[in-house]
Amino acid sequence: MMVTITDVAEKAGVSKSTVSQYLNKRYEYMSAQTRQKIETTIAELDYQPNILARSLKQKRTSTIGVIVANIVHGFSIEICRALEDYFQEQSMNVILCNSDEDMEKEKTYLETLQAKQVDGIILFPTGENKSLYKKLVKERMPLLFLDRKVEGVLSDTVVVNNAEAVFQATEHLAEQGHKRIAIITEPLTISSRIDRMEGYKRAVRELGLEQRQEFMIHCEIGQIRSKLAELFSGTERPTAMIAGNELVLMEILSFIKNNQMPVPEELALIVFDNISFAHLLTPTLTAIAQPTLEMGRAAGKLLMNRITADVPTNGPPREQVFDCKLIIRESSRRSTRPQNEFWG
Amino acid sequence: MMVTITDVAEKAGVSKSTVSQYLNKRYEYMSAQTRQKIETTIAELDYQPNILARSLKQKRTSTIGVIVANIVHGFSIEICRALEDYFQEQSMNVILCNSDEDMEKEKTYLETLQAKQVDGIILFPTGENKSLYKKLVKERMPLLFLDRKVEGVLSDTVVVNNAEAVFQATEHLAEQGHKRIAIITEPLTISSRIDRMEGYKRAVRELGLEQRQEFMIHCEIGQIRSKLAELFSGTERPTAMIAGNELVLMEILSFIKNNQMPVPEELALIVFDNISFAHLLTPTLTAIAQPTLEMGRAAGKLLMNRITADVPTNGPPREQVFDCKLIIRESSRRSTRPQNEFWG
DNA sequence: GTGAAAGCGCTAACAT
DNA sequence: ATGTTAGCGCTTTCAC
Repeated sequence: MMVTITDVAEKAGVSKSTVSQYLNKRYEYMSAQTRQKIETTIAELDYQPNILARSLKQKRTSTIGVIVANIVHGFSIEICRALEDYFQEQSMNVILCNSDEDMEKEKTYLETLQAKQVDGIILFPTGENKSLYKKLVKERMPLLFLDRKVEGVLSDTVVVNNAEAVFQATEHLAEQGHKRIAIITEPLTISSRIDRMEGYKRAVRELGLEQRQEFMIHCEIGQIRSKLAELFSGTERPTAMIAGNELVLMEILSFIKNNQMPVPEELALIVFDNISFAHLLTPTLTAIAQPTLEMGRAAGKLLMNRITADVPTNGPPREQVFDCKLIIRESSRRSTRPQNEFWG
Repeated sequence: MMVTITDVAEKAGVSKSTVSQYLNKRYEYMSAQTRQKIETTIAELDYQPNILARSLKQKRTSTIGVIVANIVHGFSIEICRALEDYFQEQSMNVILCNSDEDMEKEKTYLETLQAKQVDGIILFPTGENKSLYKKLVKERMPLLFLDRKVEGVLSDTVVVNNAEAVFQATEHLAEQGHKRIAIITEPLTISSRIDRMEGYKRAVRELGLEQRQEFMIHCEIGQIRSKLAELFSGTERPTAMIAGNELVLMEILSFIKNNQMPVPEELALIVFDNISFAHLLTPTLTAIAQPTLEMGRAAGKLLMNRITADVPTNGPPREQVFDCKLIIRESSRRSTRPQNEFWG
């Protein structure tokens, strides 16, 4: 059935230890002759070492766990792809998990990953399992938070400057003459959403924009349509809007389409996140792009530092903050829009 | 450091085997008293079994490998999500790999996954490592092909009826009065692309459409633009077009936008794949939707059958074929288009 | 240079 | 009902 190191040793007429040395490329401990002998025997038997057994002994699995909120979102995917690329280069594999922002699922995954002895974990934290995060850190599990910060947990973190990015987006809208700007996000349960809202608030304050409670919407995706209907039924309508992420955008676009609102004439629009089709919409869509590939790589590197102990596992937490890039397209420009009434 | 089953046994004053029985919920082999004792001891010590050690012994890792072409594509993501959901229910974890259609990467991943003793593998095959696929099957590794068939490998397969789906799409275009229909796919290296092209050819034949070599484009993504330029520079232009997948679509949309071609008046368009924003484009986009969630679940189930040996590992291969659904929207309709020159 | 032996943490007969 | 024992396949001292 399965061919083991013992089979190789016997057939090559050497001991298990020598074969093991060979496998670990410690050729200095053997004659060129035995080395040759082992090599051919391995080929003949088509032997492949059992990594499980090795891992048990070495206490390293060359596997890391990645827990995202929901991989179906563009941002998560790009991050996952970057992480997978990076870890492949490092000869590490990635176990992928979707928490769906559910603290129970997150807990189960974290515990399973630990039990499976992964070498490290990258997490889009729900923020609701703080004591578990702390426990993991205490037990020296390399742990890195992505996209969101969690107060009080001494763990590495990679985030973007959410507040600043939204501030700039709002400022851009203000420069286009808008005074009545709305923002919509999912519930303010995680740091990135809170920070985006804060960036908006600061912009409203500092740029002297119209300050209204109704312009700050934070609710579940399913409620967005009705909130929008309400917002636009009144007389105090916003003239511009920021979508807090891709999901929120989809709802807003539906609303706009259903109500035939001219963009940007009646409503200017900016979305937070790299939307793959932003440049194909009519009008094209202004977006706040997160540097997902760089973030993924950075996260991978920080985690690897801890795993290889280049940076002590119990060292102080490191936080890496990336800047976003505002990609200005037609949906936020005051300028007259082109004559195209079709894609083009 | 790490707390083991031995620690629990000692502290609880029982033997390792009893603790092991407890862990495996074989409570009939112990008194309520010892059971209680073990339970509290485990809690006190915050003991967690080392799954690695268990796996080594049991020869099951509760982990499966999924190798997709590129997770960044909508189709792959949805499949991955469905797979992850299904396997979570089965208490299995998923190692995710991106092959980028590169046979070397695919080979490395397949070998690593086998060495890591995964319980099964789901693969979007490049088709170029046939002997390796065969070897895996021979060595009783549960292996399932997704999205593409591979001739001559006795392995379970989940695909859609690509030919039929494209036939129907072409037929729909013909019904709208089109005689000159083009199709663009990536290179015809995998079965799904070949089958889509075949469906087109059959439709052209059977429905008496104009048969021209220039209308059947299959090339790398990077070449699509120039191919399109060529196609539309001539006098024999198509009046309708089918995009072989999401990536192809993006190129076509760019071309259409750059050249301000009215859709569907000058060019009707249908895309193969569930495009998340199809209903938000102007005009809305007709699409051939694959039942990704069902496919993912089906694939998961077929693989689990083999893993649990409900179906013998050496049994005959099973092929599950799903039907696609043509979702007709504005981009393929002859009817006069609505007056909207914005999203709406 | 090479091999013997111990052990990673767990499970699973087999005794008792 | 509980304990003893023998591994799973590999790595790693430590002798020779």
